[in-house]
Amino acid sequence: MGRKALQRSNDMDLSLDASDLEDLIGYNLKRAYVIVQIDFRKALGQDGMSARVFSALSLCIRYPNITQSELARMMGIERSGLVAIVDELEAKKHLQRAPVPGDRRVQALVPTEAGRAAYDATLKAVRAHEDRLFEDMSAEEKETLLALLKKIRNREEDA
Amino acid sequence: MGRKALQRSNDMDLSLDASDLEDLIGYNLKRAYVIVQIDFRKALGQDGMSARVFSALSLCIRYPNITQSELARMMGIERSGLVAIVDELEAKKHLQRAPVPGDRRVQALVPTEAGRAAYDATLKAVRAHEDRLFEDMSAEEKETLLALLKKIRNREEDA
DNA sequence: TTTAACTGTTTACCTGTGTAACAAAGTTGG
DNA sequence: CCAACTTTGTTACACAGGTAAACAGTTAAA
Repeated sequence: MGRKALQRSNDMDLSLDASDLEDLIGYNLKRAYVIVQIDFRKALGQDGMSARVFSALSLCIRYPNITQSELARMMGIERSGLVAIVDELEAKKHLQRAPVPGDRRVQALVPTEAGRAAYDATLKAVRAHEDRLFEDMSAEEKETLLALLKKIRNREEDA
Repeated sequence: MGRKALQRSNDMDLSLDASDLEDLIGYNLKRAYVIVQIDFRKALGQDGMSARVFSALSLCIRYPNITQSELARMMGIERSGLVAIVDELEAKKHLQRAPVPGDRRVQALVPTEAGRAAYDATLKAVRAHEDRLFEDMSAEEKETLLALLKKIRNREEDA
């Protein structure tokens, strides 16, 4: 270490480093999110899927023939933002924009076999990444965390 | 509502909408983070501080005379990224870059009185925003959530 | 003294997002 | 049937937040 670790000046109070930020859920949520997101990228490697592409592919497989508008709504982003994501997945032959008989505006998103295979492999890698990153948390702790995060997510409906 | 809610085709399995994503901590973390971040902005208004500026100011007040490198390290961002943040705070007269006697490279960040006042007001607004957004969580739940998020944050040290 | 390291800064870039406009297609009310 | 509205996918653009690389000035180490 190069310098004085912190140089907190004379008026260092005794409250053991407590910053206001440390008590804020939003601050801790962001810091935790950044750590997980960086590890996700590192785990999936240089040419792995981004988290959002992975999510999109996952939902396309879970709900085949979903439309882009529906998918965007599910992912909580704008339709316009989805275009690039679907473009990327289509370019990699992971899915296909297929015309829908009844409605010529929409294009159903149908995953290819290669898409399903790529998804399975990626899901495995993602689960390994989470298992490793959260190895110091018990199964119960992870369950609790998931439940609490979902509780926050429930606030989305009421705009 | 306009259309079929979801158009999940014939092969709708009975697992009650469970998507792989819903079990992933990373996915839930991101969705929750986005909700909180949007509410933060809305709560602080058009010309309120961004979260990162608020964090920077908070740490400058908690650790007066901190340097930019130290602050960047604390915030988990690069030095270069901090320049704009400090520029903004200095432009608003919330803090000052002050020369340090022993080392002509560094500039100590010292909050002004106006900066402290603005911070107090903003902190109050931020706490109100969190109280309202998390009103359906008990104090114990919030404590648990904070503890679990900090547990994730602890993984940052080991790069 | 030469070499290495650190600080703040600029610049260029990338990712993920939103907003606004648009044409094409569908829907609805008279 | 027609006019008015709505929806879909798409583009163009802007912006926030962040990284990486280079730089000059300064300090520390060999």
